[in-house]
Amino acid sequence: MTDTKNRILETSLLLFNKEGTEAITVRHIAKELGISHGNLCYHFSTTDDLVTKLYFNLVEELDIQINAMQDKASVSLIFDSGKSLFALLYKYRFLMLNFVDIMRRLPEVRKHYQKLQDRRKLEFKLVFENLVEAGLMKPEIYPGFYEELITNMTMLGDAWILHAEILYKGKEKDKVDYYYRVTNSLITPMLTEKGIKAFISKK
Amino acid sequence: MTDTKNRILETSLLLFNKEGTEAITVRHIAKELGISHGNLCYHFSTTDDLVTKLYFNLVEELDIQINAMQDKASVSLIFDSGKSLFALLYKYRFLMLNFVDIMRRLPEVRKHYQKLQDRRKLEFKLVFENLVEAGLMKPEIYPGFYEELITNMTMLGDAWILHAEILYKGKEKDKVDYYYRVTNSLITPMLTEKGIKAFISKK
DNA sequence: AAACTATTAGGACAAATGTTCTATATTTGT
DNA sequence: ACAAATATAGAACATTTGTCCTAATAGTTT
Repeated sequence: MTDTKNRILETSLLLFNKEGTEAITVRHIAKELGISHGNLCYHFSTTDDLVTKLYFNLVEELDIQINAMQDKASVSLIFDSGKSLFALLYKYRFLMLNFVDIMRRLPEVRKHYQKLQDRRKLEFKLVFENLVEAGLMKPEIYPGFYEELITNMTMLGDAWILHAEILYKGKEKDKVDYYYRVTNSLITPMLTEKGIKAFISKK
Repeated sequence: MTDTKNRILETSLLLFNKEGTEAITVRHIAKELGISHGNLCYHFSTTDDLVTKLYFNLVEELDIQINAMQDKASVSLIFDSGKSLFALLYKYRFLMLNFVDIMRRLPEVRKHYQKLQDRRKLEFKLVFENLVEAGLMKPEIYPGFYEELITNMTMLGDAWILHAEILYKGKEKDKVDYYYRVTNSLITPMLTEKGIKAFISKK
């Protein structure tokens, strides 16, 4: 990967996050970088190419972090790792801010994302089962409850970024932590005494 | 309001929901309606005007439904009314599907939405306090827990529409009910025995 | 050094879009 | 019935955008 390619991707990420994919064209990015739009199109012919590339960059970074997580596998470290996943999503927040437009325009990205979410759901299910067995989480209130909880968590896992963009009132530097704490409160009612101690100790 | 104005709004809603505000222009809407784009611009000069008008139409319809709710105020009827609020949001789903773009482009809409959410939060707080007093909900697990739960609920109140657009796998006719049920499971762990009976009887 | 490849700048052009305008047609009030 | 307001069609124009093309430059290989 040449230096120019990387600089294009960096600047694209910056501009997409700030103004959204719909507002940014190859000419904007080229101007911001101080290169010709012809040159930019030589590397990435459309903004869709850039979006796709950035999406798969995120996926790659996510994979690295998640693999690092699985080595640890202790409750306390799940908490910290979750926070860094949130930070990573925030780094690529334009993907969520323009979520539907991107998914509608780019079938390749959409299909990958759909599969990713299916996998995420299964992983969550396993984690929850383990936590229940370990006596850290209570059993389901009714059959299918944890399935629903997981759906809510995956929805919130993306939605907090939209909320943060339009409604967040605190300081920028506290943003990611704030939403991580808030969305985590989804699980709190389902923790046992033992579970509360194991998690809360980390906060 | 003339008939043409209404027909324009209807068709705009249809097209916005189907293809998103970014993809639709005044010319598309005019063509779909079989009128000239010049005529359409006579009534609404830009698509932003249409989006703004449709947003405030939603707000108006929401107000009517919420006022109707407050007359009743029983637990069982809150449940049904909530479902029709979900259906109403779904009717205007493009507002959520293109949420960030719209909020960034239209300061008038953004400011109104921000105030609306603040109000929604306060109302939820009151409802929860009443439910705790009535012995239907448990007291907070820790100070600020219900505040966090409410934030999660307001996030999900909008986010389910995005999820539904990209990841929902069931039948179209069950969609709204499905998400209403799933997002409601956020409250279930915090209901008392009495509360469960009061709510579940309605499902 | 010469030939070749990769990179860069910038022009050209068609298509789409927002916006404004002009000229008819239609409706309404009196 | 007729004047005034309202509604409609369609042309016109500047901008923006994607896309393609050409020519020049830098870098690499042999």
